[in-house]
Amino acid sequence: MSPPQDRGRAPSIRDVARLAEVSHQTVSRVLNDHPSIRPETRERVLQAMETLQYRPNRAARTLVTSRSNTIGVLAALSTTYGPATSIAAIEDAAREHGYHVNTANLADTSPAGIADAIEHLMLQAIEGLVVIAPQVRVFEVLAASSIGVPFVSLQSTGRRDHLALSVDQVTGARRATQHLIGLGHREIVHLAGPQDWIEAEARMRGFLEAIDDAELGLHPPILGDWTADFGYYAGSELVRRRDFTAVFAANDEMAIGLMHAFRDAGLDVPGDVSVVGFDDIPVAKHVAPTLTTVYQDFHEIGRRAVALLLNQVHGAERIEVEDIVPRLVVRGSTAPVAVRPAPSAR
Amino acid sequence: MSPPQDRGRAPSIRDVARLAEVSHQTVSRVLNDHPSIRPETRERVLQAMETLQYRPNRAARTLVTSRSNTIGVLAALSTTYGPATSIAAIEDAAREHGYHVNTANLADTSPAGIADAIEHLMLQAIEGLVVIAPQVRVFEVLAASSIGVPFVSLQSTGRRDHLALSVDQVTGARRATQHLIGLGHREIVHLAGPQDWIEAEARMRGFLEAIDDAELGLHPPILGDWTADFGYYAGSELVRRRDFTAVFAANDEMAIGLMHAFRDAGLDVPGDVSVVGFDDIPVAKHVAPTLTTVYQDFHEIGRRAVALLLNQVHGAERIEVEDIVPRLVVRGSTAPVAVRPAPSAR
DNA sequence: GATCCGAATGTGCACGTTCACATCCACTGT
DNA sequence: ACAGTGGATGTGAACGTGCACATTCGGATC
Repeated sequence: MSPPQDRGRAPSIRDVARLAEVSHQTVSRVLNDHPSIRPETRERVLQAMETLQYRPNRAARTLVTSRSNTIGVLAALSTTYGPATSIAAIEDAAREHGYHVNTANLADTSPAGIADAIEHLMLQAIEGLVVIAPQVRVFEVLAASSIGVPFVSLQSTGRRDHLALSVDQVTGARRATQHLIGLGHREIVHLAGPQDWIEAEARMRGFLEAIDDAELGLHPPILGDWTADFGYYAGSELVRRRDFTAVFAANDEMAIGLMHAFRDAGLDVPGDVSVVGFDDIPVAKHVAPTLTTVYQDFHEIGRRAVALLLNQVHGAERIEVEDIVPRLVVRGSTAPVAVRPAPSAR
Repeated sequence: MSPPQDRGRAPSIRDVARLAEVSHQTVSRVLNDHPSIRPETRERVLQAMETLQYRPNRAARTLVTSRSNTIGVLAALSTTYGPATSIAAIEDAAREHGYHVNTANLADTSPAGIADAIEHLMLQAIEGLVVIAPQVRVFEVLAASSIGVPFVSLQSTGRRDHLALSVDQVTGARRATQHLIGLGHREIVHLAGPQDWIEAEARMRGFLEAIDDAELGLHPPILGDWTADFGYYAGSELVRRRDFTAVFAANDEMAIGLMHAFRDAGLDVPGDVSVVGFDDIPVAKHVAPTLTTVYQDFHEIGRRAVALLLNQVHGAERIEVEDIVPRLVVRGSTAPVAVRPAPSAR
């Protein structure tokens, strides 16, 4: 009943062996599910482990096998819903596979900051890396520092030096834009993400393709920074021009800021202006008006990233990953274009 | 110019020693900034490291020093803004101190799920633990599994077996409620968080204290789950009663869902009902109406948690941490109570 | 000039685990 | 009866690092 006296040192495999009256190697075999071990021996060993409160020492195991059972996550903007959800999914999936996750945040996106984060992760002897900071720069730095472990990007980057999930952001963005076009909008502005983000670029491309297909005139996209505050700022600038009837924002936060600015300027959404977002964050369906957006399954993305990465780590043959296609969710922020000029029709 | 031929094994301290023509111990001393090493020797060693692209093997170091330089984070609801921000701050701060962070997500909050997550972290030989899952249960399981490393909670739990930051949620909630009372509201409902969350409990206590101080009648609080969807559901139920003029929601997401339900029911916020949230998530200032809420500095909370924990890990004397007091941010979702009955005054 | 001192460096072992190889034993086939 | 087989277990080395302890050496002290 009384806890075993600990002499300041955690019990090792040899302590267990002594108690179970076997060799340390037998204990190791029990730990690693070696096939040829007699059930009753195994039982005895397990018993001894229980008694001693034995926990395997990962450092020792890693040292000898040179497998750390750890994957790294390099994340930017991890405080926002999308990345945070994917990170959580990655952790869950990794845990299921017996892997640990080590996250490094990209506080600033300067090459030095990126290199620092990567260096930090490499010190940890990770076996693979998931990159949730899909900025072009990050991949350049990664390529330059030849980290020597496989890595996977959550978005297709076009590069050949790593694995990539293919979430078809282009199609998602195109559908969003086509939705607006289908409602009769012909003057559509795109509030894009930062230019060096792969996602931002893909969404803009989808937008441009749709505009092009419909042979509409192109309004120069506004380059934002993903934040609601920027959305508000961009909206304030836009209302001065009033030469558009719809805006496609590259994410929901910016869309929400945008709608705020329109509201402040006395513009009705969707009466005067339609707005579409991207991501479908949990509040999107509750804001006023409810936000038409493009749903992304961040959880599934995280899971697949881990599957892909571990597959590569274990040297298995390349598995095929089907595209994840985001889904348009139509809500209250979009409506057929009003007979113009309609601003006073409110 | 050509990369050094690697024989499939990473260079060790001994390889560096050979190249620099010193003993492996000298290399070790350079690595650990030992004082008595001749500058020119150090230079030679550093040179050799550079040439070989040497990286210290953390597993070996951990094995011999039994210090893993890793802290664990046990997080629930890590996809939402508050926890995600704190986690990011924890990572940044830990990195500054040369520590790695290992996160385990609490997918489900059953005792088994909790124990599983803790077990997973313990396998990693963490030196300390930050708990961002301030549910009573979690601390019970932690106490029961006697993990043997110090841990810190982001909220004061009242327990004595660990460190705790004291974010004064009670005061924050009280101020929010007093704000409503100051506006003349006398029938205030509290939409609370899950009962077993320490934060939820503290916020409810602040609410109750304020109600009590003002000698107002008490509406039974509604127990929610933090989500905007629940907020909407609760709001739909509430509009049937119409026996209140203000609601204090335990977080912003629920408040936003709540406002959605009120809007759908034709109730004006803040004309008919005032709403206050908690946390000040980034979209709070952009929703319609802009949300009065209580600001929490999640980043600072994360930083302090790491400072506190590492201080404890290194066995220093207990440092004093001053309270973090959340700040009320008044926006457009609260207004003086209307002369009742006012529902038709819209 | 013998002695002592501290700075600079080297030697061997220990950390806890797995791997390669060896050993023991019961059973099989001839 | 004997070699052969394979299951169950044991033995010793190795992984890469830091620690305790030894050694060397130049200069200060008397």
